[in-house]
Order: sequence, then C-alpha cells, then structure tokens
Amino acid sequence: MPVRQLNHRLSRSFFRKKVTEVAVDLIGQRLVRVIRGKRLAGIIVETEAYLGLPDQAAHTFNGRHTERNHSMWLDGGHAYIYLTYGMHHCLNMATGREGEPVAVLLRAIEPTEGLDRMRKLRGQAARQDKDLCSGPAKLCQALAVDRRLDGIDTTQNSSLWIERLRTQPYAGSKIIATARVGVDYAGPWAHKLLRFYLVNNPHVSR
DNA sequence: TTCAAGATTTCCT
DNA sequence: GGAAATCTTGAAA
Repeated sequence: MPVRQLNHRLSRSFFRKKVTEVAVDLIGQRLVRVIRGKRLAGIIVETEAYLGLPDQAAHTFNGRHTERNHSMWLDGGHAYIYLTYGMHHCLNMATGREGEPVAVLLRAIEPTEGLDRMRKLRGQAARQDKDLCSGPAKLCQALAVDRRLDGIDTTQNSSLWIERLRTQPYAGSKIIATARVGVDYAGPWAHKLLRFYLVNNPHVSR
C-alpha cells in the first residue's frame, strides 16, 4: 500500500473515485499554482460535481464531445479549463477514467500563499481578501489560470496541482451540500445536491 | 447563416 | 437590483 503523505501532490488514484466523492474529498485540500517560481495557493472551500452523460447541467450531457470540453473526457487528474460567457475561465478536475466525461468544478479557495500577486492579478474589484478567490472565475484570475493550461495532467510535473492536507474527513468545519449555482435550465438536475462547501467560511462564493 | 443563452463578474442606477 | 461584456455551442431558419 502506498503511503499517503501530506503536502504531496494528489495522485491519479485520488481522482479515479466517484465524482461526488472526489468533490467532497477535495474540500480542505490545497490548490497550488506556480508562476515564475512563485507559489500561489489556497485551501479549497467550495466545489461542484458534474456527472456527465445524464447530467443536463454538464457540458458533456448526452455524450457531447467538442473541442472545448475534450479535457472532461480525460483520465482523472487532468485539468478541464473552459471559457464561459466569452470572458471568464473556470477550473475543473477531470475524475474517473479516460472516456468517462465527469468533473469537479473548483468554485472557491481560501487564499494562503502569494496574496500580493493575487491582488495584482485580480485588480480593483478585489477590495478585500475574501474577494480574491470567492468564485470559479475569480480564482482562475487570481491564479492566472486560462485555456493554456487546459488538458494538463496535474498528477505529473505541472505548474498547477492539488496537495493533500488531510486523509480523513475534513474536521475544521462542517461540509454542507446544496443545489449547484447557475444551472436553473437543467430540469430535475438543477435541484440535485451536488455543490459542497464549508459552512460559515467567508471565502465561499456569493 | 443566424441567433439565443450560458457551470460569471463587475459596475452603474 | 439590473445591464453589459463577449466566445462557444446547438438549434432554428
């Protein structure tokens, strides 16, 4: 059995679990981005699971496979980064196996390293620290994540990855499940409890 | 070929 | 509280 050490890059096996399980287990882990040798990082406090073919809210609903969403079909641990509303990027982690188009959207992190650089990247709109990464597009801007990183394997040598901070269920605060944000169009899937976040954490979106 | 709407955020009223 | 910014995608024409 491999030893699951802390502060090490999450491996392939972590991401090959069920997508909802990964979404919950990612809460409390650390997202890391390195830019020109400098570490920008934060604790994941909010995620959403997208379940693929049957999920009307997923980009891969009904087997859709386009240039944009190709990374969602990759093996667990690959980054799926897309442009939404023609201007904002969103970061997801592909889960499951190659050919299984499911992913976890990273919606918010609590910034812990490189806040000075994040403020520059975010600009005027980020008046307080809780404005830096409290939304899927905000955290991408704060970490300089865009389509150039789409499809990278975060379990290998890359400038973006997730570090393990815990092997047990998160103990710092309670995790709650609610409906996903911005998917009112998804019929019965709009109401499913596939959004997870830390109760009372000020860095959660909205 | 044209069109409407989206896994969002920001700024103005 | 509401509108604008603006690329991708699927459906309509």
